This record gives sequence, C-alpha cells and structure tokens, in this order.
Amino acid sequence: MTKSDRPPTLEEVAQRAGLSTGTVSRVINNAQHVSKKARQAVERAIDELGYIPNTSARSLATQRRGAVVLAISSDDPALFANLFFAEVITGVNAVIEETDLELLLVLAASERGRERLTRILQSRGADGVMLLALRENDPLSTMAEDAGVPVVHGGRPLDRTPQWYVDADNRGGARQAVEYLIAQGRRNIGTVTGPLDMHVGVSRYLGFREAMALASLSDTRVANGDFSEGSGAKGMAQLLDEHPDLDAVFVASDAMAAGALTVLRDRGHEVPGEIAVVGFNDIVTAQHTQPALTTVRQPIEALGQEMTRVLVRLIDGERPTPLILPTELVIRDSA
Amino acid sequence: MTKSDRPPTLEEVAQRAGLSTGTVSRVINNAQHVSKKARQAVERAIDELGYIPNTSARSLATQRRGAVVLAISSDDPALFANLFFAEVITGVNAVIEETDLELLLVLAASERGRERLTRILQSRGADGVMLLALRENDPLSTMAEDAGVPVVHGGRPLDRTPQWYVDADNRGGARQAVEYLIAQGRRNIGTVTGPLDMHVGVSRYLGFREAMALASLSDTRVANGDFSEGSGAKGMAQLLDEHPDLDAVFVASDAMAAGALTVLRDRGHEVPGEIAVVGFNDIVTAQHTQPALTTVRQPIEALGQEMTRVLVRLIDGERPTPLILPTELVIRDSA
DNA sequence: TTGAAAGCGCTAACAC
DNA sequence: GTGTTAGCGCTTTCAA
Repeated sequence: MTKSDRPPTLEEVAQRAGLSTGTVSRVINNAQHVSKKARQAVERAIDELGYIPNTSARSLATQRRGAVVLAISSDDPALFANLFFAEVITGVNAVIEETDLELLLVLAASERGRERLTRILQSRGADGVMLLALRENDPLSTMAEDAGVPVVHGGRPLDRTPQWYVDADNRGGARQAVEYLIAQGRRNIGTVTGPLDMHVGVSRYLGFREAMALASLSDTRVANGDFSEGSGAKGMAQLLDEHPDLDAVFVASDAMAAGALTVLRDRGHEVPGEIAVVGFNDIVTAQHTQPALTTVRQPIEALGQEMTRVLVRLIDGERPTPLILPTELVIRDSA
Repeated sequence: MTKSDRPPTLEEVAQRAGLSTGTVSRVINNAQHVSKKARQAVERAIDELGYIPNTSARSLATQRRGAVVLAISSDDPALFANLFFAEVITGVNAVIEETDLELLLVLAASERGRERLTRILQSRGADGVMLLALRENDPLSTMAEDAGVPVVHGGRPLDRTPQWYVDADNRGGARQAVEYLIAQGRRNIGTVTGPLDMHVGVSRYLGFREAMALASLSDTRVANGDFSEGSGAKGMAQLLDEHPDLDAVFVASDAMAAGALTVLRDRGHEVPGEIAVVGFNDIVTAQHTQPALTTVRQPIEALGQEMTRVLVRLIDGERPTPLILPTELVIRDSA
C-alpha cells in the first residue's frame, strides 16, 4: 500500500523505474524493442507500486473499449427458468476469462433496455455484441449491425440469416428424437410445436416432419404451443381429442412436456406404455417429472463458449464461420 | 447518418451549434447557467448529428466509471440451477435501467475470475460492486472493500457482518415453515440443514431451533446437508434411521427436499400422511415433485433490486441501511 | 452566461 | 532501444 489514496499512474511507474512513459507502456503491452534490463526495472516498479492501468484512459487512447456485451432480448421468462441463461453465461464467461475483455450484460427485452443497448453500441461502449433469443423481425438485430461493431447471434432470427451465429442443431435434434420414437415401434406420432415465429420453433417442427417423411409416416398430428408449460398441456389435450390413435408425441420443449405429462396423467393415459413422450432442452425439471423425461440435450454452455470465441475472432479482425452445435438424445423413462 | 464513419464528437456539436464545448458540455450534464437559447441550439445540433457522448472519455475526465459489477462467487452450480441467479439479475437490471450505469458481470468462482474482479476494482474499473453467494472467509469480501469502492453483499458472509447487505429473512422463513408443521399437529420434527459454513445454512437451522424451542419440542433430529439433492437424500435416510418416530422434516433447500422425497418414496413412507416435508427456496422443480412441495419462497428479484438500490445510494454518497427481506410460505401438497 | 484551456492517464508516431 | 510529445473526447476550473 502506498500512502496515496489514488491508484498509481503510469507516469509514476516510469519515474520509479527511472525510465520514460513510452518504455513503460511498451513493457505493459509487451511490445518488442525493450531491453531486458528496462523490462525488469519496469516490472519491479509496477509491483512495488501495485500499478494497474486505467481502463478508461487506455480505451480513450486506443479507441477500443475492452468490453463486449451479452444482450438478452426476450420477453419470455421461460428462457430464464431453464438453466439456459445461466449456462450460456457460464460458457461466455469461460472464454471471456481467457481474454482481458470485460463482460457487459444488457437485458434488452424492454424498450428501455433496447435504448440502452443502442447507446452503448453507438457510443462505441463495447467492441462487440452477442445477441440472444431474438424473435421475428427483432430490430435489435439490424440495429446492432448498423452500429458497426461485430455481432454474433446465439440462435438465429427467423427472418434472415445473420452473417455470424452459433446455433444448436434443433432440426437434427428433433429428427433424432422422432427417429428414436419410430425405432421404438411408434407410428402414430404427434408433436406439440414451439412458437412458429421463432427459428428454434420452426426448426424443431421441421425436424419432426423430416423424420416422419423419411419413415413414410403421416405428420399431420400437430398442435401449436409457445414453449410454456400451459401451452404444452393445451396442445396435448388437443392432440388427444383430435387423434385418439396417438401412440407417441414429440414435444418441442421440456416445459411443455411437463404440461403434457400432467394432462396424460389426468386423463389416465399411461406413459410410456400407451403414449411415449419426448421433450427438448433437458432442463433440470426433466429428471423430476413422472415418469422422468426422455429429451434432447442442447450444448448450451458450449453455445456460450463458441459465441464468445467467434466474437473474439471477429474483434481481432479474423473471419470465423457460423457454427451449428450437435445435440444429444437423453433417454429416460418417458419414451 | 452523417458521412463520417466515426461517431461525432462534442467539439463537432459545439461547432455546429456555434458555441463552445464548455457550453455544450453544460447542456449535456444539464448544469445551470445556460441560456434557453444556447440550450436549444445545442439540443438541435445533438440530434442532427446523432451525438452520443464517449463513455471512456467521460470516465477519464470525471474519474467515475459509470458502471457497477455484479460478482457471483460460487463453486456451487446449484445456485445457477435455481431461478435464483436469473431472478437476481432481473432485479438488478430493473434498477440499473433507471440509472445510466452499465452492468458488468463477473463470475468470481475461479481463481482467474477473482483476479479479474480484483483488477477491475483496483483500477477503478467500476464505481461499485455487488457480491453474491460468499462462503466462509471469502477473501473477496474484504478485498472488495479494500479497493475503496462501495460494496453491497447479497446474503451475508458467515464470519462477519458487512456494512451493507441485503438478505432474505432465512431465519424467519425457516421458523415460519416449522411453525406451520407444528400447527399441523406434527411434533417429532427433524431437519436436513444446509452447509453450516454459510450464513444462509446456519440461519435456516437457527430458525428451526427457534420454532422448536418456542413450542417446547425437541430439536435433536438433525442431519447435515450441503444444499445438493444427493445430500438431501442422504440426510433423509439418516434421519429415518436414527429417528423412527419422525413425523415431519424441514429441509433447508428444495433441491435437498427433492432428494428427500425420493428416499421417502423408496422406503414406502407416505407424504404428507406419514411424514410431512417442507423445503426452502421455491425453485421451479418444487411444483413438479411428487407430491408438490410446500416451501418457503424468497423474494429473489426484490433482493437484486434492493441490492442495486443500496449500491446506487452508496455511489451517490448517501448512507443507506442494510435490508432484510421477508419470505413467504407457499403451501402445496407435501405438508 | 459563455469561452478558453488545462488536464484526466494512456498510446503511438516520430525522433534520436 | 528509448525518450518526447501530441493527441484520444470529455469535464471543469478560471476569466471574461
């Protein structure tokens, strides 16, 4: 601890080391053209003084902010209810920790939040942005790109394919789930879809159709949901009413699947004996439903990691490619 | 859109308005001593140019960073599995949105994360910090205070009471839960505690003891857990073995309660008929256990909000008081 | 009420 | 390999 209350400046380090600020700066940013001797002197001064560079000053001088923002644009609290949110952040954080970037979090669901994000990006308050959970025609998507900072999407907006994104293989995962049901001998398979104004909803539905088509089965047993538990219950009831021959159902989210299971139990249908159920996401709850839910696990933490890697590369001026991450079927008791 | 690629500067605004940078700056920070006329001219210039102040430059000049950090220090993934994390952030965000602060997120569980946090605070990279989920003797706690920025704790460390914190009424909640069991006619009540090296674990245990003492009941049916589902199962088994007369159990977390319910089912004990169970936290899963879990709900989002409010006041130079937020018993089927 | 100018702490271009 | 210095964009005295 020095006597001073204010943190030491680079200039003070320079004085202490008996060198110029230029040299000190070079050492800190480990540039070449510094003698071993000078380097050592500077390093000693730095830790004698406990010097830590001032971020604002550096940002001002370099015109890079040293921070990225993770923007979550969702009016859907269910996004949070899943481990989804926390896992993405864990992944993002893991990669961020390897760099010296800071992580800014912006919840951009509200109008206010969107404005804040806009401000931050416009004012070059961040070197890049990761966008999560966009709905159809979300203005955020183009806005971020207009701001001129690199943008990486987690998942894809429905209306356009952004230049850089990382997404789970929703379509493949759905297909895999349905193929599993078929392999178990199910034939009259229905689905409760997610919201069809979201890419993820559509993809999973397409995966269902694909698997059914490949097996030459009818894909007309369909009810629409919105990923919420209630909509799953409603969709299940509808399927049951409209298609009494149903012997299996692919439900596009675990939350909906939980709702579906409740309806099946209430109506006295045995799962999986009579009707098999597969969900999607592998949220914690999936292990605690009755029976435990067979579901498709997404690599959520990996999604966060890869988004961040792509963004970091972008910031470094590279040209990474979009990524699609594989999903995995987790077999439990419900199918 | 101006032709220039780089955002407009304050100086350009000044030129456009035919005024000095000093005046423009005054308008922006709405200081007094600006004529109506000047103010209008500046405002027009600002939105003609689409001017947005540069955060780094402002920080450098004012010596305030305009950002706060939310640091989560936990090696316990269960913290994330609850809605806890997401809800706190939602609360924090709500208050942050009312200010023009930015929110920095730091996961400080790893050594690396801790170092990052230290750097940020030491370098005045943030105007304040909120600390979540500290274990006993967590160095972060004192470190943050040493850095000389305002610190607000979410929950309390065990070893000392920080000057500013916001906590749920864990003790009161536990007492309420146990009193409810007693009111239902239960007498041989046991508890599976949380980790007793955390304030929250101890508080809930004390709440249990308090309620039992007030009713002149024996509080010796105790098993220790660590908030994990597995430890709940183990603790339940232990209680059952050691106290065959058990007729109710207060389990200090829902995750543990889920484990406890599994054991009770496996051993053929009927819940709540034979043994009543109450959990704590009201995580999503609580609605899906068999039977649905009676539990104590914490005001998690409010916790995030209040932490942030306290921090903002601190940054503004006020002296707020610590806060304890009430909990609520949610009665379902397990007790 | 307004203008001028000196920093805030750092980087980077240029000279030596 | 090292020192010097002019900014980066803003705020904030101090004069006028």
